[in-house]
Amino acid sequence: MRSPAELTQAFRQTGLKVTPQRQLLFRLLHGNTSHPSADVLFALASKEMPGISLRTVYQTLNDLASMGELHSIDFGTGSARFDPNVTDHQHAVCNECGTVHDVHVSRAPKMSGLEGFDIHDAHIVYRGVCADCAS
Amino acid sequence: MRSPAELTQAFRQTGLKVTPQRQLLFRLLHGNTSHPSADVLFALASKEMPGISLRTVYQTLNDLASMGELHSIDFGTGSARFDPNVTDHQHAVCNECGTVHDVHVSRAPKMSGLEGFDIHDAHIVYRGVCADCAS
DNA sequence: TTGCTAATTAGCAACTGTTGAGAATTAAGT
DNA sequence: ACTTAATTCTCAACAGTTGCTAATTAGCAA
Repeated sequence: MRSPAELTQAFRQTGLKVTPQRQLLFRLLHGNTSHPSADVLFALASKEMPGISLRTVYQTLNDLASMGELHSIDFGTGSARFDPNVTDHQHAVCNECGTVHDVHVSRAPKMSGLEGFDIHDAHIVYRGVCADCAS
Repeated sequence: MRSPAELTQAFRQTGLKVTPQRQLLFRLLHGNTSHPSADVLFALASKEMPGISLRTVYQTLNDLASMGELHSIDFGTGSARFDPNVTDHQHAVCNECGTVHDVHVSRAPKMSGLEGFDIHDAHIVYRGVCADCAS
């Protein structure tokens, strides 16, 4: 995801308006590596802007996602997680605390057993126990 | 997932009863590589046993999953998909038709960038366009 | 600065997938 | 056949998300 300033330009160029609610979400998301859910972002946003609507949070997240500034990822936790890091990376999910960590692989593994499948994207999810939870 | 006959034994040994509803689901799932949702299984089951409850389908799927006979996988399609193949394999999801194909990788890729994470499981999802949809 | 207009917001209802609860039924061992 | 605990079905409830709409507001132009 680009910086709040850059997003402001991009939104206006697309004919979208830059409201205080959106600016707040830009700030909350930029550089955020916690893979927050809409609910978590709504809680964070509410602290700074009481009265902001959950609907508005969803709307802005969807706008950002359809602009490619954000990835919406489903880890099977019941709610979508949003990732402002759209560069190539993978995820490690802790079975204990649920934290989602960013990780990398040297190169995407080749798959076999399916002819003629045109791969656009490969996503790896590691599950296990993170260092903090190992006890 | 084991065969219906083997599951019948396993269920009784665990103190679970083997009802006609469950037997039907055992049959529908055994060897099924279509990664069906609960809804799809409910529709299939309803053809052979009109009046069967969606709740019963969910219950049996959950029973099988907690016995490790079935994997519940979330591909972000809105509903959980169930996979009776619990051997090591990966998935390729077609962006066009939504079909989930089973694929294999030579070996699990090593991850970097996170110290002390104890990996229990690595799951790869390939997304792209399958042969049937390439046109 | 003011006015215009389309975009946005907030609030709430609605929707989907899934689970909880409880009365009636039934599998499976005695 | 009898007993009992497991299961089924029905229906309500729940979580996450989206649709709808009146009221508000950003952004532009004069």
